[in-house]
Amino acid sequence: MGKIRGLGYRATPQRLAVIEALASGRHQSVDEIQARCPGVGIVTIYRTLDLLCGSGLARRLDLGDGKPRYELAEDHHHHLICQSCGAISEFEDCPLEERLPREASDFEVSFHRLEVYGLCGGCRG
Amino acid sequence: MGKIRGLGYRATPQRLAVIEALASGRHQSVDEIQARCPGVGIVTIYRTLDLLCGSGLARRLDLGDGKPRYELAEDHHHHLICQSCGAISEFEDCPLEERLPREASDFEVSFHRLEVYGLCGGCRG
DNA sequence: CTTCTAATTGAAACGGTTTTTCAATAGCGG
DNA sequence: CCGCTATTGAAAAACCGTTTCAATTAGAAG
Repeated sequence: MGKIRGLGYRATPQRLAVIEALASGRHQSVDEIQARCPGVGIVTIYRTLDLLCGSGLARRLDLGDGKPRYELAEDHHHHLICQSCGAISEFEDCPLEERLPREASDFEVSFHRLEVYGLCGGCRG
Repeated sequence: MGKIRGLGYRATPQRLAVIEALASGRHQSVDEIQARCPGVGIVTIYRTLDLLCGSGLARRLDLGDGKPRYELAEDHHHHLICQSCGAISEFEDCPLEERLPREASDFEVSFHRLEVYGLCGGCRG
């Protein structure tokens, strides 16, 4: 991965492990990321996540359960969270791509988050 | 306030204090709420906030700084967060009121959150 | 390939926040 | 008013993330 190098940081195995962990799943908690990075200290995981989020390579999510979650900032999408089972899914069609700038006058919009809560198909029965 | 009673909970002075604190400001942190509830133990504040959020009377916000914030769930609005100074403002015109249900098929939408990040007027200069 | 140096790692200690426990208190139905 | 049960709050515990600092290592330079 040259992404890290390109930003002026060293490409250590620990950092690559965290990036691979993020690439192998979606909206993962710190626990989940750590489980996919055996041998990497938790301190390094926190630091790497901060680094990635700070440089825009990753994104931090707050989906309402208090647990921060992380994902690579590859595409723009939003989350559907089931209030019953906690399942998280995603949808790509952002309903306000071109709609937002007009709403927010006197504010220079950089990005937005949208999370939709409700009941997933399985829990509706 | 009969709202609490109506839900089957006792209307204690502590709970009323927390509700009044929430009513006197917007998107407040636990610290701010506690400051407005002198004499109320922090444990009770946490428990009351959980109670209010669980019963739908209040809402918990995660605005990206890790600090949870709370507000009464009276009206539907969204937040503008300045990435430079951290100021939080609000806007009422929800750009996706009637747009959402169609987007999310096989998912029964209950509510949604939208947070817009960027630069406020003062920080743009 | 070897050397050198500054960036990086990780164990331990720390600090702040939230939860659990449990005895004491108090709301409210009867 | 009484009495039962929900609620409170102090203390302790659990949890989460950060800081510190000595040891290690990536990567540039020779």
